[in-house]
Amino acid sequence: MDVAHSEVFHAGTPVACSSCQARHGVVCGALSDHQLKELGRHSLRRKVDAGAEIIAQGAETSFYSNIMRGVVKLCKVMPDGRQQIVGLQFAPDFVGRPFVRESTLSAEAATDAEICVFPRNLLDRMIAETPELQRSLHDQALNELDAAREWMLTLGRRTAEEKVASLLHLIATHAEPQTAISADFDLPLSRAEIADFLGLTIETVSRQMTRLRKRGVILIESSRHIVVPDMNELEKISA
Amino acid sequence: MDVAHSEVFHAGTPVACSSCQARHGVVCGALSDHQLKELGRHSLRRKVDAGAEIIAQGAETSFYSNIMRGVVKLCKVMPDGRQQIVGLQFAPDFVGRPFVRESTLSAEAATDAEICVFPRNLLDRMIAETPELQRSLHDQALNELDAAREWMLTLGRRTAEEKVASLLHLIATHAEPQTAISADFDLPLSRAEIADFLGLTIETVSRQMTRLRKRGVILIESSRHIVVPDMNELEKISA
DNA sequence: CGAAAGGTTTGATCTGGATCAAATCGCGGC
DNA sequence: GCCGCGATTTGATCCAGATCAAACCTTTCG
Repeated sequence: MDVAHSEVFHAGTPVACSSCQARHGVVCGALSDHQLKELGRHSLRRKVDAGAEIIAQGAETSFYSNIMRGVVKLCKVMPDGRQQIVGLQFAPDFVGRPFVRESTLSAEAATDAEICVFPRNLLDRMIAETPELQRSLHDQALNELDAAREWMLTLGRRTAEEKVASLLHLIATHAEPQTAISADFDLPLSRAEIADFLGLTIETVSRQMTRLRKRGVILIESSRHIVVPDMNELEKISA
Repeated sequence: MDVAHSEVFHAGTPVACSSCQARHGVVCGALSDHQLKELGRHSLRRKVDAGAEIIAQGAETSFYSNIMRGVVKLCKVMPDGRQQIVGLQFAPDFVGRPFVRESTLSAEAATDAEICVFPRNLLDRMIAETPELQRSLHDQALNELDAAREWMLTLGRRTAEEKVASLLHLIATHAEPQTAISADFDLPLSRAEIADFLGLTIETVSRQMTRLRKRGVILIESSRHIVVPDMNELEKISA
């Protein structure tokens, strides 16, 4: 049993599905009442601090989870320490890799987060028994694949300025409270994490952010809080 | 009806599944005899020349296909013409994007290829009716997602030399005839396509290839034919 | 409050890969 | 066999983003 797993089953609280954020999410939205009850009996809600690892790269995964609150980053690290963030997940996404025992990436809480953890074996059985659940997870996988490929275009072909604008656009789009044209949100990532998502250095990220600020495209209320007066402008810059 | 679609149904030949390369592939391997027969009745085998488009970016997709022979590249292009290859697919992979009407990328034959084309509606129905098929496509989607994320690491964090070595390793690994340590294969991509896969320019690709040749890591028998005497060496360089 | 420690910004300089330019190769057509 | 044309290689130069270095904020904690 890996460390994270044992932590989970000491730190969790019992699950109440009825008022849950993820009740109609990818996993739970596809289950019958009976299945939901069974899954609930074996699930625990758990708080994870920003920076805490949920799944370690290379580790065997004995559980899956749903994100209830917060942002989770998916990372790959090379033996020499170079690092790339390969995805961000938001509530109520499902976190895990069905059909494969060993994770090829790590999942870490980017912000303080809450997750609902359940045993891998149980969900695997439910996937096999429930076409609707398989379909729902298949759908999430395909959406993540589209997002990954879109990001490959960003990594391979966009300039530093376009990359930073793309990231701000991505996050603004996933942060809830926004009007049609303006947005106002907290960055779930530090400058170092942004650099690791964009394939840049922190210095370049910082410089591009101040350039966008000086041009009036964004306001930096604090290093973690951004206001975008005109999302169309931002989108135009991200090309 | 889009152009590619109408072409398909004029250029194809009837399908004989029994001797098919993809009989046990992602789609057909998951079907009952009866379903296979039905799918076969509505499928056509089609030859596509290198460079021909199978699905256009932004187009509505009215069909899916299986790759029987050859290599297919998945591309994204930006309005200003910048281009990124976001995936390579080999026989007997499935090509298509279930659950979504409009393709966010284009699929083009990288080499002369043969594909087996079938109507979208029919396969969508079979997916809904056949958990085993859903599972099989889900599995392919997750494998493609893993590959996409691995490539994000390459695009974001590897040097030009490591990128080229990674590409050669990827292709060598998917080309069949190889001993344990050496490999000998045709490149399915031009220098320009390699550049678009790696987020580099053709000049840089060319220079890195000659560097690898001068170091004895590869032999360039012709611009499209490569020999790798020691795959471990190549893998080490790709980091 | 003041000191220590991260995280972030800003500045100066360097460099890997891009860009611009020109051979050279390879191949199909005549 | 020779010509023409696209693909590839090679060379010279440039520049976007990396690296090295040094402030400058925040937050925390004694």
